[in-house]
Amino acid sequence: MAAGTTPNSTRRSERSRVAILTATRELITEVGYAKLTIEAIAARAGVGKQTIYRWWPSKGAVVFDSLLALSESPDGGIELPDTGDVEADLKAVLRATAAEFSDPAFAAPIRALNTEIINDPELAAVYREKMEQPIREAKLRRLRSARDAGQLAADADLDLLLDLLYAPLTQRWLLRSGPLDDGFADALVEAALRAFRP
Amino acid sequence: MAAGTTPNSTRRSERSRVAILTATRELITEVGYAKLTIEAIAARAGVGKQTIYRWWPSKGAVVFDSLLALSESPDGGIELPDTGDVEADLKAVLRATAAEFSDPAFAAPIRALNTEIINDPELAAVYREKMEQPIREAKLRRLRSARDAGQLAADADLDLLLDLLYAPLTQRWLLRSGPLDDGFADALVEAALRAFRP
Amino acid sequence: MAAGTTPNSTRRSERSRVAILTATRELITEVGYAKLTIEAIAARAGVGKQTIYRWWPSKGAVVFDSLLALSESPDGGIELPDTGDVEADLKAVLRATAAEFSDPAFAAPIRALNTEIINDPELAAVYREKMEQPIREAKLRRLRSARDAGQLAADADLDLLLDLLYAPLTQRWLLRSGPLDDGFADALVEAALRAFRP
Amino acid sequence: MAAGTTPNSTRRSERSRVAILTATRELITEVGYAKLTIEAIAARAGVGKQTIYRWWPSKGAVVFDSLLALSESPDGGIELPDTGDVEADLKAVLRATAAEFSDPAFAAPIRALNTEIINDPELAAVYREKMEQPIREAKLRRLRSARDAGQLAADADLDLLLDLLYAPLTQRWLLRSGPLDDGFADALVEAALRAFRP
DNA sequence: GCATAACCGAGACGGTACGTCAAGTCTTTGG
DNA sequence: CCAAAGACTTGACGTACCGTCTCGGTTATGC
Repeated sequence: MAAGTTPNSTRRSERSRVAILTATRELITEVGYAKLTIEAIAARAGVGKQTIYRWWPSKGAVVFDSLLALSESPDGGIELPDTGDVEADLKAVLRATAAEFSDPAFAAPIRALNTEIINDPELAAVYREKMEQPIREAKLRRLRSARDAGQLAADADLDLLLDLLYAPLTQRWLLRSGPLDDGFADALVEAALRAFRP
Repeated sequence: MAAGTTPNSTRRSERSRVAILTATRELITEVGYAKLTIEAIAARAGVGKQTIYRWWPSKGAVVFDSLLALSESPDGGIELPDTGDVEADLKAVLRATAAEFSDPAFAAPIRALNTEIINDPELAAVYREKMEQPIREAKLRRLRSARDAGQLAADADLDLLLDLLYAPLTQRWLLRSGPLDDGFADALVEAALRAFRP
Repeated sequence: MAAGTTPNSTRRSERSRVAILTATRELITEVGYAKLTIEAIAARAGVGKQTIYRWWPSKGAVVFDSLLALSESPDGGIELPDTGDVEADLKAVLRATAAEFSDPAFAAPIRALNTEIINDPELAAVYREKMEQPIREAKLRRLRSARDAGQLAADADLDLLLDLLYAPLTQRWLLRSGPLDDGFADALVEAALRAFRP
Repeated sequence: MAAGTTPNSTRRSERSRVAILTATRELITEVGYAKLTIEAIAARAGVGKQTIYRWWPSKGAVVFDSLLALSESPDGGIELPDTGDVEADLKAVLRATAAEFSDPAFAAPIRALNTEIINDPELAAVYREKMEQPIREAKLRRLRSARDAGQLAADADLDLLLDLLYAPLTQRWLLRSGPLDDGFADALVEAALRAFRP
């Protein structure tokens, strides 16, 4: 049933937990991560500050959990499309990712999350386990399916392939070093696949 | 002679400027970017706070300038090794970059810089122009030389190639998602070159 | 048998009541009245906070009861010495009182009690009835005996005499405006008696 | 010019100092000492909390200074009436003191001050020196004049006489143990003088 | 003789105030 | 006549307690 960084207890008020995470998400999009304060979260959530400090060790952890709650799919299973054509499928997925990054509603919180993760190794570990891992697994499954179908070299290092696909996209978005258009997504997929074709 | 983000003036005390940038660099490595304060910089530099506020618009700008001062080579020219063997040369360069990232003395300030840039588009623009551009140009020169030598496809998109080479490395370092060893650097170079071979 | 400010009930846990009053007394001498907290009392007594709030209306009331328990003599009767010589008897009593005030174990809680009473008229009333009255009555009995023996004027206002005897002593102790030695006690008794001699 | 407990400095803002002391006095009479908070003082005075903490070590010290400012007469000289009749003069003075105690506007702050002094020996010392001393000196001058006029015993202990006069009054007021009417004041004066008549 | 209700410990809750820290602005003063 | 020194207002920090409110778990009548 949920649960990211925060411990659990029967005594805990679910109403407060949800109010805090919701308030956090709203405030991030409204005022930005840099100006997000615990006091504002508490006020917006109608909660005492102590209730936040009781269950989360840092502002970053609250932000993290508030985004985690968003990303968790109810069924728990994430799957990439598999039409049989890796290149087409990956292009669709990367274009979608690029589009998401361009949507301020998504972008602001994720930018905040990245800032937090860069400076907090502990949080980074939780992030990888809870948020990155499930998605990465889904991506790897799709690539394995492609390899099995002979669309990729039999000895292809799929982890590396994934990095080649996604890192340039994320980097460009984070540092705003160029446009995130479909052309870039397509070129990325083509180049990455070229490196691992059979 | 100076010049990053900051304006200039004859009235300005060079002694103070240098003291501030030096103090900033020292403090970043000592206490980390998150705990860096203007007051501490002023105190360490033996300078009034106002003197900092007079010349820099934000903490990020000071940090930026303090690192810019470091990266500026006196002669102004940066050049990558060119032995004639792109693969070997790139591997050497990426291994060196990875090693730098592993050195806390370098890592802390650059991490700080990245945090700042992610959340400040204006600063990001200056960063790209003043710090990234010159290095990127040098890298592109090396790749162009390889293309001319027939080691890369004639129509290779060298900008994309650069992204494929460096983004996964930077990403892995920033998010600490894996080890930055020579094996990774080598695999990266091999895969990226494979995608653009003639 | 107990009973100060607090109501009673058969259901009430005697063990808890005693633990709370004991903890309160200990904490007053340890940390002082100003830093005494309900939470600390509850923790020390191994008791839920609610158990305190259920039976006492305020911190002052708990403190009061904890001291009341001390002052209550088992037999219920207090009597001043009566050797036939009022002056000698009063000097002995005032010296003893002064000595008590000099003992930190007594002084701290009584100081606390006075602080509480000064600012809480309701508590002051209970204090007068439960703690001051019995002692004052005993003192008056001794003075009446002296008046009957012709050692005081027949029309002496014994209440006023009592105030003249004790107020300067208490005042000096509370405000630390001078030493509480035997000389002071003696001088006080002599002057007060002089004002009411036959 | 002033100056009680607080240190001094040329840099200090006189405007803030006065605003804080005024706000403190107002708040004591409005909400009482127990509910007086530093935050409320700062807010009312239009001052940062830090400015209070910078110059005063405790809430008690602020309260103290705020009352000290009141009690300081501009000319610096306090004198009791001297009609030649000690008894009449003292009765007038004690009646006036009793009346002051009955006025809530005076009573509340002084009660607060007493609470503070009882529990803070350091503050008590300053209180004695700055506030009590000057008044006590004036009273002693009047008594000395009476002794010189042959209205008091030549060897009368005037300090003790003062205590006998004032302690019962103050005590009765602080503990609310009886009415502060003219009758009480008069009886007090008569009894005290009786003890020290020639 | 068993239910049931009050009391118990524990401790989470919404709050208020604490005392500290730093931000960014304004003022004084010494070199 | 700058610029260091540092006081100022502001606002958030993280902590301590407040007094209220469940939570289960004993008791110990009283039906």
